[in-house]
Amino acid sequence: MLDLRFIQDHREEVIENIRNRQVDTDIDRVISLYQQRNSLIHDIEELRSRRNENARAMKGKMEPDKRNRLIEEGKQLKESIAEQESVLSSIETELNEAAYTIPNMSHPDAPVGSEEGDNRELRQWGTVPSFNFKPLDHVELGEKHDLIDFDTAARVSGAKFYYLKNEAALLEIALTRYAMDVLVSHGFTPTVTPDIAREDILVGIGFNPRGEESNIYTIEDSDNCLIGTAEITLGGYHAGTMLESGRLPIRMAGLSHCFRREAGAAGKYSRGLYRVHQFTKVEMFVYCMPEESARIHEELLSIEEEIFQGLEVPYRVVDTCTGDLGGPAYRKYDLEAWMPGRDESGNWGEITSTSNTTDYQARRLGVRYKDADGNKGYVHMLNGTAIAVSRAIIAILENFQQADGSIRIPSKLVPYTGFDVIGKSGS
RNA sequence: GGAGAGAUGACGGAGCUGGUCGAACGUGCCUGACUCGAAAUCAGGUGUACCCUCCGGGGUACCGGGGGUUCGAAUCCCCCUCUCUCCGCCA
Repeated sequence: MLDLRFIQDHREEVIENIRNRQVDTDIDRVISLYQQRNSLIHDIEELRSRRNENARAMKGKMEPDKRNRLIEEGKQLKESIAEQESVLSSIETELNEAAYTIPNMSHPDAPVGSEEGDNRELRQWGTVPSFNFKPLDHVELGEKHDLIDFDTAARVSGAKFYYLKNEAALLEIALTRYAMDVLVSHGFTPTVTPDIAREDILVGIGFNPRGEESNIYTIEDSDNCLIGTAEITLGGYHAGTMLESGRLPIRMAGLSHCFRREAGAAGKYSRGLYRVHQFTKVEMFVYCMPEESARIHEELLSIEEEIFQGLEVPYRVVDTCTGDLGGPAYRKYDLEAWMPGRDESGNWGEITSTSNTTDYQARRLGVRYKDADGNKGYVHMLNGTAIAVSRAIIAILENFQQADGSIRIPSKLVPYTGFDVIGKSGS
């Protein structure tokens, strides 16, 4: 969430940002609730001060008359405090909910726009393959080589689940280990995170665990959710703590499963592995000092590029427009891989995403820093995808299919897979 | 899953027959004295957040979290979470 005083003092800027982000929210209500809250707190503190004074006055021995008078006064104070407190608590609930709908501010260079077409392409890498045969999409390739089984998964688990089999199963393991090795070489701490997190952590990160439009599975009779990304468990790792600035930046590489409800997400781009209920992902997460976050954001992007260059997958880099940023991101870059099976003759499809959330998540999660001079503030938090396995598999299968129907494995990955081709010699 | 014990400041650890408790004592840390310097010793200081301020200071909250009892709660009651020990089960 944004700092409430910032919202109050920078009303015009926040309003413009909300407009750029295509969010429908009432900032004046937030400001008014904030001011009501502050004045109530002031009144309550004054009443409490009088209550404490009253209690102190009653410590020693005294005549029953005087004592009874003080007790009477104390009772009245207690009553009015309770009254005011209940008003305060309902105002704070409203304020919290209202403030939550205000998105982070946006980087001045982020393209202003409302839909995917307004995203700005920064550059392309690699060569989009041209085939002298009719390329198959990953669903067909998966079936042909007995790699992916959607039908059985549908019976056992439901739609949009899948079994990875044979080389595809090994490919998942190879991809995660490959990504981990790259991250370790960049100073990240390899981490396997829980796949479940508490609701308040989800909310702190900026996810909405409840409601119709939620993409999150919640666990019945608990305040637990299946995580949609390790961003949740990595960002929650230091929730409610004060980090010495000397320890920053903290870089974590988290391996987890990701679960997404994807309710109502059917459509042409939901075929196959592209949009599924469960997938495996290696996520980068960084806690840093505010002045470092812009630089580290570029660093995360370059690591994502390194990973996909190593995989020889052609991609383009996109600077996400304001309307597509989501609540917490100040700026967001996506890598879109070339997917030959997409649309009639191939198209770009998102494979990674890296966000600088500045202090937006840190404020609600209570992650602060203290520097050598004792100055304190909220850390900046960043996240980025190293490998989302299901989508990486799409890119590999579709880009590296060959005229004989086999699929080449990029050489950097071969040490991890143990094979350099899928489906050679008519298998 | 069953039985029990516990959660206090940077750490250890009192308090827990309700008021003198933001909290003893010890360690650590900071400042000063002693010293050529250090160690040891001695003296003083040392939490966080928010609010007000005539900038001297003043107020409120915080003893795992939430609720209750009371004029007054770290202290009493209830619920939750977590940790530890024992038993059961299991990878």
